[in-house]
Amino acid sequence: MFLPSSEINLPATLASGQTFSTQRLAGGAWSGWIGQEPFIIRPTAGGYKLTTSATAEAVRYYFQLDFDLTEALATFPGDPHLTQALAFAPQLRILRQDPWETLVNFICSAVKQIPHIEAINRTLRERCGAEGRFPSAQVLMEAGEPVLRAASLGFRAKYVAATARKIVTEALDLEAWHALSTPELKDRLLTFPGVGEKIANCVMLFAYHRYEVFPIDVWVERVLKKLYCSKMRRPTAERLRTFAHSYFGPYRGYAQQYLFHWIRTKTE
DNA sequence: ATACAGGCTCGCC
DNA sequence: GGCGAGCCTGTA
Repeated sequence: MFLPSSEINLPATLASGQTFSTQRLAGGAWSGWIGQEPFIIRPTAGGYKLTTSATAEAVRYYFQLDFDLTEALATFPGDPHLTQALAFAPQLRILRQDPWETLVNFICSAVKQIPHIEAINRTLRERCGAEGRFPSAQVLMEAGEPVLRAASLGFRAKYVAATARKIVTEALDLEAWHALSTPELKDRLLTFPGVGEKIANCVMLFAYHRYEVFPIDVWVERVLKKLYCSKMRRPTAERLRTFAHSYFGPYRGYAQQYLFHWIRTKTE
């Protein structure tokens, strides 16, 4: 399967802190997972060649190729910062990842750098998963907190263990949660231990494609404070959130992703 | 070395 | 509802 560069910016998409199971290989290639199916991507003329056991439909869904990105970006305010961020990584897309894996990844993200989160993801796949696949809630529940601690989760181990236990004992179906309204979905995600505002928003954006949520982490907070709200007297989290919601429009989650990637990666 | 990092929870005010 | 401390681990 061919993925044209004009449709999706794979390097930016895969390196923008939304997925932690993708690995950079030699020669500009990547390996990763679409749900339970592995993929390999190799650069070729005008884009990338994708090799996978996933169905074409699953590929389109995962890489969000059925989404009209141009139309979404047209709703953005035309300020210089966002314009720069868009030019920095054109065709950066928000993937549609597995809810359970995304939930675990972001519980593990608390006070962690991206390489650490990737290392944890890899360790869980190697030690608990079958053939490198990401382990289910059932498997991580049975593995328990000691195994998770041994995988360097630290204080996050008890959160992941408790979240897995809650999912199994209450027979929660994270796939079925796609049907929920965004406020209802958020309420349910917030019931998991270790999941607060930021992590719930990331899961909603990266697994449930709710583009109206606007996760504010320390990087985005810096962008807002320095570039957008420098005149605000007391820029509390609540005020920044209110500003972002009204200013960036209905696809503010996408604006967040472009700003995040730009501020973290640009060399000045 | 001692601090500190892409966050949450709890206790305190 | 706002604030600070503590939490594991890895890195500077």
